[in-house]
Amino acid sequence: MRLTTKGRFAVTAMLDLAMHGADGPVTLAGISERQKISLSYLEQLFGKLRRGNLVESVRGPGGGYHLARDASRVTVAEIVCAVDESLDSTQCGGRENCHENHRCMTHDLWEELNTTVYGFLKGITLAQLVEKQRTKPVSLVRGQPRPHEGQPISA
Amino acid sequence: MRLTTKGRFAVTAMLDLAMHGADGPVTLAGISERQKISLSYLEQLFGKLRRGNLVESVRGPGGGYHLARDASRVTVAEIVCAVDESLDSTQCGGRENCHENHRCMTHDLWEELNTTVYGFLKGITLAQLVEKQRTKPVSLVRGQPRPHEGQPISA
DNA sequence: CAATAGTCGAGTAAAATTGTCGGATATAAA
DNA sequence: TTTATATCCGACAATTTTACTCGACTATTG
Repeated sequence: MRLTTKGRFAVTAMLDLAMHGADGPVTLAGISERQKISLSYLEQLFGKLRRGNLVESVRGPGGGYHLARDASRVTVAEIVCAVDESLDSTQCGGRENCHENHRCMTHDLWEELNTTVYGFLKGITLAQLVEKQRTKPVSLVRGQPRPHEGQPISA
Repeated sequence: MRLTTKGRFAVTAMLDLAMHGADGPVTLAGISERQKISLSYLEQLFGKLRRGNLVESVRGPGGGYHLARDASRVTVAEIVCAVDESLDSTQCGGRENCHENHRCMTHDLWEELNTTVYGFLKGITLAQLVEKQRTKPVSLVRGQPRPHEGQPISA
């Protein structure tokens, strides 16, 4: 299963974009600062997001990115697929040459897992994440209802 | 998300074990031949499976491995966890220092994904895989009801 | 024209994964 | 007791993937 930090960063960045996109394009420099993701890396990610038709860009001063459609119509699955290319669990990648040229004994299992994971991520939209973020601004789940008090991590 | 060929091989090997375990211990050499997994690699995997209390070993000639309990009480989730150590999706590994020392905006999302994947894999037992294997010996799912005729893919 | 901001491809360093090797231990059978 | 079978174990090597940088370029604004 391919689900790496790249996919996580992409979702985080898209969430930032959705939350700050009210007044004009959002610059990668801004996302970089707020989310602490390197600018160069963001450029790479947004290249893929743009090619995946999830965001649109505006060049030149005052430019930046905005969502290609409403946040309620962008799913997490789309974001992850756009940057990670695939979240396939089978080793053969859909082909069925896993074991001596025919599908291996566990092929179906991994294929069903794919379906499960994809279904889950497809059921969650950016709008839902934004909403969740607005109602519960910061940490809330695991005990500690402390608001902000973050001790800066070393570097 | 960590779900690699190691986990897939482990499930395949366990399935082989379950299917050939009727008459005494099964040797890794046998599994190696049938499933085309290198013996050395199997040794490594079964070390973990044994420490995870999924299999028991019998040393010496005539020895080998057998399941530690009935196949109906061994889940795929257990197997994958035993060899891959974890199939966590969060980058912080449960800790919540993902973003400047507090949980990142998408933390809950990945945690729910974990739950989903784990729940799926936990719902499937070795016995179910064996059964499926016995009723449908070879390929069947995707269209083509052709028995065997596989065009060898390049290499 | 100068500054801003996206675009692109190549390239690199670190980490993870996959897999091997050599030798040790336990046990059964000859 | 010797020999052959098999598991056991740690260290290590090769490969692949991942994460991330860099430099040069294009478009747009003022």
